Amino acid sequence: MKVVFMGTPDFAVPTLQMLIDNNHEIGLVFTQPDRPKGRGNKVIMSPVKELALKYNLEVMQPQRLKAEEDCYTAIKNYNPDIIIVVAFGQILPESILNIPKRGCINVHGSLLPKYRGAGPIQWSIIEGEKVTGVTIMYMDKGLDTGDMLYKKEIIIEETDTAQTLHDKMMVVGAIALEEALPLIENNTLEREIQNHDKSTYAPMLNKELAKIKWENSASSINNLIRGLNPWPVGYTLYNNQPLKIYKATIKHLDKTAPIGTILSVDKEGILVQTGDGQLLIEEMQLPNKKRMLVSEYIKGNSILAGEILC
RNA sequence: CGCGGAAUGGAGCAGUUGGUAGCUCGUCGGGCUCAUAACCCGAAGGUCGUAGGUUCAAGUCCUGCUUCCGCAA
Repeated sequence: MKVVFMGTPDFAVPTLQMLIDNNHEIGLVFTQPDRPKGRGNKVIMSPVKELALKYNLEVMQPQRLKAEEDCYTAIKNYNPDIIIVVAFGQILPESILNIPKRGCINVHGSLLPKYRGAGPIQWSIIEGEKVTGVTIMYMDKGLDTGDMLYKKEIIIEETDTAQTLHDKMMVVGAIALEEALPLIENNTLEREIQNHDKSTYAPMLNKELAKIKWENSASSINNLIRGLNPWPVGYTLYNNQPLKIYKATIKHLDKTAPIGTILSVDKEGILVQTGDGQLLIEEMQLPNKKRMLVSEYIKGNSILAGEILC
């Protein structure tokens, strides 16, 4: 099929690779413009662009797809059968949605209609889901509201973080599309309308979310920590310094103390009282320091039991 | 050139105004013990990130480079 691909981060890479491997004709690749990023503000190209360049695919990087006429023209002239969108990061205007004969297809990181939006993987962990998946769907002018075509479930393990789930999901996403594409081509998939009453929204994460509220239960705090790893990473304040928590374990001991109290510190970790149960912090990071296990950290530093985290 | 921090034995840290490199943990050997992740004794292990400079003398002061980290985007 004649394909236009739109995507930006790592998440989109396996799908683009799959399309290349399956010998689809990829006439155009859209990705976000190169932007200053990270420490030092070095300009960096998107992972999708890197892959596209490797295979000499034509790349377009509009600031705003909506506003740039030549993007519309380029797609129109190429006359694709289908546009495939994976984590592109821009809204497609209706004029473009209407170009391809077989429509615009999106690979989304949740079982729709739940977790529409930019952060489905993280929010499904934060909310304590046991199962999630990928949905392949037609795009319409709403945000992740189009008719669904194909789904594939993924079990969320207790040990999964947003990182590990993301890594599994981007592979499953590519596989799901690989399976669905032939079926789309010969029209054997049925469109399933989303139950809009059951939809939930998973917005982009921000740092305010990352501050741990110790009055919550140990399990919900642990879900937050898992869902915010590797970014923005759940944190608390110890001696007025942000202490990031990368890994913790739920404990249910009988001890009780004021919320946020450090109950004990040893090589197992830092045991903290929450609103319901205790949480054992096992892997952490302080400003200017590397991420490390608590057992490592306390070899050369001290954290005192009895202090309050807030 | 966005702001700032760091680089010291296997790991985490200390090292004051430049003058013989320390601590905790781990490792190895020995001891105590019914036993131990506990305790006691002992040992090994570092050209202090890299290149140069100042000095009688540099982990410590100065400059370049590399790598890592926090914040801001």
